[in-house]
Amino acid sequence: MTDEPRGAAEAVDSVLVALADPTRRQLLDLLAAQGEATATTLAEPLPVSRQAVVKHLAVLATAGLVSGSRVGREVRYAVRPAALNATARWMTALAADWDRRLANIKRVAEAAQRDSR
Amino acid sequence: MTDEPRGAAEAVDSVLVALADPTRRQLLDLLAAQGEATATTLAEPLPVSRQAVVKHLAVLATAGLVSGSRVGREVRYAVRPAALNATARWMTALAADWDRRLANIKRVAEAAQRDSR
DNA sequence: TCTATGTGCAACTCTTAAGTTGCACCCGAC
DNA sequence: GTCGGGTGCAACTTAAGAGTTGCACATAGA
Repeated sequence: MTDEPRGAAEAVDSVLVALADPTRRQLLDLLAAQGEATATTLAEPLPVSRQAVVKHLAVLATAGLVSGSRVGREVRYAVRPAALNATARWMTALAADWDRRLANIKRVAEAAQRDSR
Repeated sequence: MTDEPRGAAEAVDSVLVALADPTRRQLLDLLAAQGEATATTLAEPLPVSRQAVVKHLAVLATAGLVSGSRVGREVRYAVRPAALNATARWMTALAADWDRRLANIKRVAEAAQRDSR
């Protein structure tokens, strides 16, 4: 569950939470480098157990950053750029908004200083 | 401490960790809207104590997302767009890298299919 | 000076994320 | 069939983050 399209806010939230963990970022790096990989394979170079990797992959999948598909007895995971793209856009827009507000505040402050002298 | 310029990796990490918490994002929204505010003021509309807000602001400050300056007996915090901008760029670049890799894999797969028939 | 308000520090609770181990199950290969 | 490697599920431990309360300290203003 928790797989139906959520609101943009929840989507961004889940992506940020997913990316906040260094092990998960490392996992994403490995996946991006290999294209496709199983949880067992991914766990090998990492200092954690396969089960830990499985849990991380579940978090990443909930965030829409990866997806897994069963092939025979193994599950192959791959990276999903869409969610990351969306979050990157959200962050860029937020940064622009801050810049805009700060410029505005600066402008108001200067105007006030002009008036006071 | 922890205020000297760190590596890009740690900077991104701290920003992501900071943004992963919804209360901190709300705090950033409030700060961006008001331009400047104290911890006490920021805590009022929020469902948490002033101390909780202070801790969140400390996390945000470590990430470089806000900065506080003492004015008399109060400490005024303001938003700092630079760290957010840097992280947004990092994320955009990462998304582009994923897209590039996926396109590459797709190309290789198609070439292999052509060869096999 | 006295008071009220904002800040800083410390100790504490509570929840949850991260990781572990153990075992049952499934499926491909021999 | 059976054997081995890959998955999935569950229970458990542990560490850290989020929040709280209480109190001491500092400063603007009456």
